[in-house]
Amino acid sequence: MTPAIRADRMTRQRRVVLDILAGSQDHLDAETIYALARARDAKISLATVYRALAWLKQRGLVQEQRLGEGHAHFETTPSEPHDHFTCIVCGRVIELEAAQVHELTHQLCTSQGLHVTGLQMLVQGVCGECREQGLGKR
Amino acid sequence: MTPAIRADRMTRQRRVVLDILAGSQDHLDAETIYALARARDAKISLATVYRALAWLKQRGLVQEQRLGEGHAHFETTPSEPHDHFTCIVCGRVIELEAAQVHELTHQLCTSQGLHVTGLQMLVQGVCGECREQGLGKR
DNA sequence: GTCCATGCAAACTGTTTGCACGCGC
DNA sequence: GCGCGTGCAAACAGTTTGCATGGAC
Repeated sequence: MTPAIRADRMTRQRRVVLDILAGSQDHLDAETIYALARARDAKISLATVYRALAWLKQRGLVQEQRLGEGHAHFETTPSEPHDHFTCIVCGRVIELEAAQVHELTHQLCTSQGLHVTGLQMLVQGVCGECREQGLGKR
Repeated sequence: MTPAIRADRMTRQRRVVLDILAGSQDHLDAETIYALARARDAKISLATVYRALAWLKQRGLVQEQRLGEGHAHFETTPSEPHDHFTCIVCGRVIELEAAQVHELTHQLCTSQGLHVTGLQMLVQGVCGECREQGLGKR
């Protein structure tokens, strides 16, 4: 007995997806990851990218973000938790130091008997650069 | 001249959608709103529901929420801003008093030259009831 | 040979759009 | 009659799934 639970494999495709995410500070969407992955492995399929992302996510290696759009973005799990500010003019995503906010929210939830497992803050607005260019005043 | 900007109309369909949202404390998705709307107006179409939601949203009467799922939820614009806690066991959505957290985030962003126009916190976890039932320990 | 992962294409979900009709002013 | 709003169906984007093939042990 003890058939030994066979650990799932870190295959080439999965590694490519992880590498791409690890090597980018951006928050990539599946389509972009797919395009970058094809540059390294012309035969990889979009379905595999999605399956790899799900697998990596399940193992805690990457995180999925919903930045208010219709599709998801992904990033490698950060050591420091952070939140995201999305500029509604240029689309840039800026990371926010989140410890304080998360701490406060945790307290709030715990005091109501809620056990928090995940936390995501989504801020939209106009970034400094776009404000300077007056684009934010349209 | 001064052709007088003709105000768009609050039509029957738009009112039905708004009424449904105003009469529910839940966070309804488009499909549910559509189902409820058909009960009052059998001929209303899903496209109209979406268009009505977009119109109401643009006028600030309703707000769209992304609760981490692939689809959107809607609620009438609350007088007090709040955030949402989604129980990953029973799916219930609990509203969180958000003023403090929003205040803190505003400060954080402003100090970085970011102009905030929208803010949404998304918390996932296990609610008190589900924890009591031990379902959260699975 | 046995699994698990992959590629492909088709299915599916949520949402948007084009177009002709129709109602209110 | 004009213009905006509607209904319908088709298009669309993002994501998931079924199935046969292929690779690692």
